[in-house]
Amino acid sequence: MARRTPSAPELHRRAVATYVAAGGEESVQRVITAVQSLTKKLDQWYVRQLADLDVTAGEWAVVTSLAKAGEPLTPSQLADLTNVAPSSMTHRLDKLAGRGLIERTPDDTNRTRIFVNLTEEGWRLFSLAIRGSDVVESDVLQDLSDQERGELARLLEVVIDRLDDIDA
Amino acid sequence: MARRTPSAPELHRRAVATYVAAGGEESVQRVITAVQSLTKKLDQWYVRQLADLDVTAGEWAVVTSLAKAGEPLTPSQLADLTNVAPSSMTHRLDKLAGRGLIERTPDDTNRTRIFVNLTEEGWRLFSLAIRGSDVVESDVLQDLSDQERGELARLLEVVIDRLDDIDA
DNA sequence: TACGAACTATTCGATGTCGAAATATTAGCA
DNA sequence: TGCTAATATTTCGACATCGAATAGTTCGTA
Repeated sequence: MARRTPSAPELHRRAVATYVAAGGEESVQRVITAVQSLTKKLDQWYVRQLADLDVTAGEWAVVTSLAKAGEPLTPSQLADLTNVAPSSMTHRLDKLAGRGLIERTPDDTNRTRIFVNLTEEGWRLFSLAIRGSDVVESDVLQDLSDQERGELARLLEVVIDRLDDIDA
Repeated sequence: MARRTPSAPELHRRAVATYVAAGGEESVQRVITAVQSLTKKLDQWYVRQLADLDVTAGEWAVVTSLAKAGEPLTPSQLADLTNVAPSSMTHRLDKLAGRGLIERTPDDTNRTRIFVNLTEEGWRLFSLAIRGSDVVESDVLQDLSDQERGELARLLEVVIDRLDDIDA
């Protein structure tokens, strides 16, 4: 047998120590590393849960992007939002359209463009999955009081406010 | 031209509103959504920066896992740590070994197992990339005081402490 | 109007990833 | 010891993704 896989907190401590030893700043690495390991766990759960609905993470990303936008999006915009090449999006949309979750409608004012929409069935899938994932997410935050959750959200939102300025 | 891509903060607000409308809890969604959009941006930057070093995100995940472990790992362990199928790891390791970044050594006490190690060259790549990414990460947190960074890290670590208990 | 640059979606070949099966070894136990 | 179940890695065929090239459209401007 292999050594037991270390716990998440233990992995976190080691990761921070390693990054600091390699020249990273501790106050930075504690935050960044924590965010990453949290996302990793969340992704694992999403993949599992979505598999029950026969949806891949990539397909789910398209569905949520459309739901959040609240308006039709083009394949290029969807590719940007989901961090994927435009050519990959073509195939993904083919598959999703085949399952009746989205529909493509040409833009009459610009014939190079195509609008992608969630269908009724797509919206149904969205609400279903959201209600499921909110359960897991609530579990993750159960050790934080309401006030702490608010503080955590506030601090993260300060960080997000700066995001666009950086890669410009 | 398409409508301008909304800013990160704007996307965040819309996302939270959409999830809450679909049945999610607001205090949960504010945190989870923020974590996700932060990770997404970070990933974009990592991919770009690693491309300069001719390394993919998947290959980088292997290098960091080995660096953080501080000891040899098996292909299966690496597959677990990087959220990838064991069969995919075989090919990744082939490529990394071909570039001299890792080496495989058989385990004499258990001949079904193989140990994977970072080479000198692998460690060199690791330190190089870390110093580069710490710059971006510091920029991301520049609007937080030292005290706020500590508080943010603390709250995230409370969350992480619970992670292992949940999917059991 | 006419032309070239910029944009949009798609196709195409190469590569990465997946799940299942194959191979080899170890562990548990009668 | 001998047999079965479990573990670890790799191979294999199917599918997803990528970057480059293609085809069609719009925009700016001469």
